[in-house]
Amino acid sequence: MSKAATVYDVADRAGVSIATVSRVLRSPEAVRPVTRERVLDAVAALGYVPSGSARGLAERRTGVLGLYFPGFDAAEDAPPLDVLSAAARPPFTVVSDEQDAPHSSMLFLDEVLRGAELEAWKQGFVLMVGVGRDDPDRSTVRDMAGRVDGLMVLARSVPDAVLARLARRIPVVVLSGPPRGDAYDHVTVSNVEAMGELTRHVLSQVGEGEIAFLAGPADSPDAEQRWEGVSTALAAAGRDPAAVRILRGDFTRASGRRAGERLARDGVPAALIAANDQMALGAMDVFRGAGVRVPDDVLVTGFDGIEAATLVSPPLTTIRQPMIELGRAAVQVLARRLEQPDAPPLTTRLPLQILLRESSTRPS
Amino acid sequence: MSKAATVYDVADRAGVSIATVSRVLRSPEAVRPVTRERVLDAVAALGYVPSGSARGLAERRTGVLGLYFPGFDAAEDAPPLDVLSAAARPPFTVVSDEQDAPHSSMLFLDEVLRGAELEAWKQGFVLMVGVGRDDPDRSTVRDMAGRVDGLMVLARSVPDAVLARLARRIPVVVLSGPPRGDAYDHVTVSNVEAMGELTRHVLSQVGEGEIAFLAGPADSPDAEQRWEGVSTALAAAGRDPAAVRILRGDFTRASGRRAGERLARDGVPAALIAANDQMALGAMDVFRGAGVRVPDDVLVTGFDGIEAATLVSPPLTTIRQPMIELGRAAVQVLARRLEQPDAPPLTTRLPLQILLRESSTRPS
DNA sequence: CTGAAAGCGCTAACAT
DNA sequence: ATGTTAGCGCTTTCAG
Repeated sequence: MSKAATVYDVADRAGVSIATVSRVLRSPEAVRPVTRERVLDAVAALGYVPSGSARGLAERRTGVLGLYFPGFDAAEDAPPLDVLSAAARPPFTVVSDEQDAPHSSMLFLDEVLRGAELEAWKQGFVLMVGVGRDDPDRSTVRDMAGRVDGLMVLARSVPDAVLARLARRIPVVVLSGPPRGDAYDHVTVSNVEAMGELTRHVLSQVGEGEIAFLAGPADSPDAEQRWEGVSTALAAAGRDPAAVRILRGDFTRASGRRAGERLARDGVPAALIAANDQMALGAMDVFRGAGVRVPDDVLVTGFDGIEAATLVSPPLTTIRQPMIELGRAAVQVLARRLEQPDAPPLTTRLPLQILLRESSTRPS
Repeated sequence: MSKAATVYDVADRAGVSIATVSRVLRSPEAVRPVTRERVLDAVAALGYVPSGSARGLAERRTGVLGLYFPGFDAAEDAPPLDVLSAAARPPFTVVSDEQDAPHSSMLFLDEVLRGAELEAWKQGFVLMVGVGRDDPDRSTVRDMAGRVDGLMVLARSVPDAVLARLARRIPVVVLSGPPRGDAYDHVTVSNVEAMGELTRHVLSQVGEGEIAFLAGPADSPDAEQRWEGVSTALAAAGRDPAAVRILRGDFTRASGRRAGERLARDGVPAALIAANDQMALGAMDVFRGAGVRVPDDVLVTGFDGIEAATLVSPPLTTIRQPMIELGRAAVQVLARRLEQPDAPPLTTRLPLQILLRESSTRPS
C-alpha cells in the first residue's frame, strides 16, 4: 500500500507506452498477444488497480449510480461510539428485560438496495448509497451528485429545489411516490388500485358491517394514496367515505396499539384496514390482550408485506411492495435515461401483490 | 442537464479565476466577502456541482468508503425483469397460496450498512456498496477498489489473493470474522465467549439433561466459533463435547425444520442450542406441530437476534449481534487507518448481547 | 486577497 | 500494433 501504482509504472515495467496499458485494460483484442501478456504481468506484479477518479474524469462518466434514502432513523442521535478507545469492554452482556427492540424494520432500504445493486451490476455500474440528514452545510445528496452518473431518490427525501438543481447535472429517478407532473423519471407502485381491491375484498367479507381505517401520517403521500384507494372503493360500493371511523397513526407499532385501545374501548368495527403492517400489528397486539378475536370479531389488514405479518397469529393479510423490483426498475430506468438523455420522462408503475391471509377472512 | 457547469463557467460568470472559485468552495474564509458572494451567486445560478472525479484526482482521495458483502442471494438468478417493455401490467395481483416468502432475512446487510453510512457521514465520507458475485472478468470488489479511499469487506467474501492485492492500494478492514493473523484491521464480535455464557445458562436450567446442538454449515467460521463456545462451556462443566448430539443445518429455516423432525422422531433433548435463529425457529415450527412444548419439554436457543425471534411464541432466547455498531466501528477503524497508514493492525472486538427469553427458561 | 500554471491518472484521437 | 499528446475538472503551490 506504499503508493498506488499508475499506468506510468505499469508502462515502464512492461516497456510500453501508457496508451498501450490503457488499451490492454479496455480493449485487449486491439493489442498483440505478446505485448498484452507483458502488460498484464506488470499489472499483476505491481498490483495495479486503475484510479476511478482519473477514469471518471477522462471518460466523463463515473460508472457509479447513486441511491438516496431519507434518514428516518433514530440512529442519527446515536451516541458517539468510540470503538478505538482501549476501554475494556466485556465480550457480552446479558439482557433479560428488553426495551422496545431497536430493529429499524426498514426492510425497505434493504430490499430496494439489493434490487438496485443487482441490476446495477448487470448494467455495469456500481452503487453508492446515501441516507439523508439535514445538515445545512453538508448535504449528502449533493455530495453524491458530483460522484455519480445518475441518482435514484426516494420520493420526498430531497427538497424540490435541491433536486431540481442536481437534475441539471445528472439524471434523476424518483422512487415510489406519486408522479407530480415534474420532469423526472418515476418508478412507483399502484397503491390506489391495490388498496381498492383489498377494500372490495373486505367489503365482501363484512357485508354491512362497519369498516374503520387506521391512517398514516397526514403528510405521507403513500398514506394518502392508501386512503384514496379505500375511500374510492367504499364510495363505489355505495358507502359514504366521510362516515368512516378514521384513526390517525404514524406508521409505528405503538401508534397502532393506541388505535387498538381506542377501538377496544369504543367498540370494534367489523373490519380494520390499516395503512401499514406495523400499525395493524400494534392493533392486533391490543386486541389479543383485550380478548377481541381476529378474524372472528374483527378483520384486520395491513400494507407492506413485512415479515412479521406472516409470523403473527392469525397471519396478517397485507399488500406486498415489490421492493426488489423497485430497485431494479429504478436502475433500468436510469440506465435508459443515460443512453437517451432526451427521451420524454417516463413513469413506470409496478404491480403490487395482495396477500390474502387469515386475518381478513370471516370464519364460516 | 444540458452539460454540467464547471469551475471555468463559474469563474467566467463571476469574473474571477478558477482558483478563486475553488477557494470559495474549500476555504471560504480565505476569500474577500464580496468576491465570495459573487462566486456563490454564480454557483447558484449555474447549478454548479463539483465533479467528484476531478476532485478525487486532484486531491488524491475520493472521500468514498466501500462496503462489500458476499452475494448469498438467490436474487442472482432473478429473471431479467424488463420494466421498460410497454407490456401492460396489472396494477396488482391477488395471492392466496404463498410460496416460501422471498424475504431475504439478511437484515445483516441492512443494519451494518446503516451503521456504516451513519459513521461515514459523521467522518465526512460517503459510502459505496457492492455485493459479491463471481464473474471471472468483472469483479465488483475490484471495481470498487479503484474508486474508494478504503474498503470494508465481510469476512470470507473476497479471496485472500484478491484482498491482498487490493490492500496494496487502499486500506482494508475485515468485518466479523476471526482474525487470521493477517495484516488487516479487523472488527469482530465475541462469538465464543457469548455462546459459552449462553451454554452455561442452559446448563443451569437443564441440570443433567441432554443438550443437543443444531450446527451451521461446516465451512462457516461463524458457525464454527459458535460450536466452539458451546463445546468449551460443556467441557468446563464436565461434559464430553464429543458425546453431544449434533444436527447439521445450513442456517436456513428449512434445515431447522428437518432437524426438528429428526429430534421429534428420535426423542427430544432437554435443550437444543442452535447456531442461528432461523434454524431454531424452524425446529420450533416442527415442535409446535408435533406437540412438543417449548420450553416445557425442550429449551431452545438461537443466535443473531432477528426480529422474528421476538415474535414467535414463546419468544426465542438468542444472542444479538451489534450490527449497527459493527458498521460504525468498521468505518471508525478505516478512518483511523487513513490517518495513520502505518499504525499496527488493529482487531476490535464488539460485545454481544445475550437476550434471555422464555424459550430457554424452565417453567417452575 | 487573487491569478497563473502545474499537475493528479487516465482515455481517446491522431500519428506513425 | 503502438506511441504522442491533448485534454477531462479540480486543487494547490507560487507569484504578484
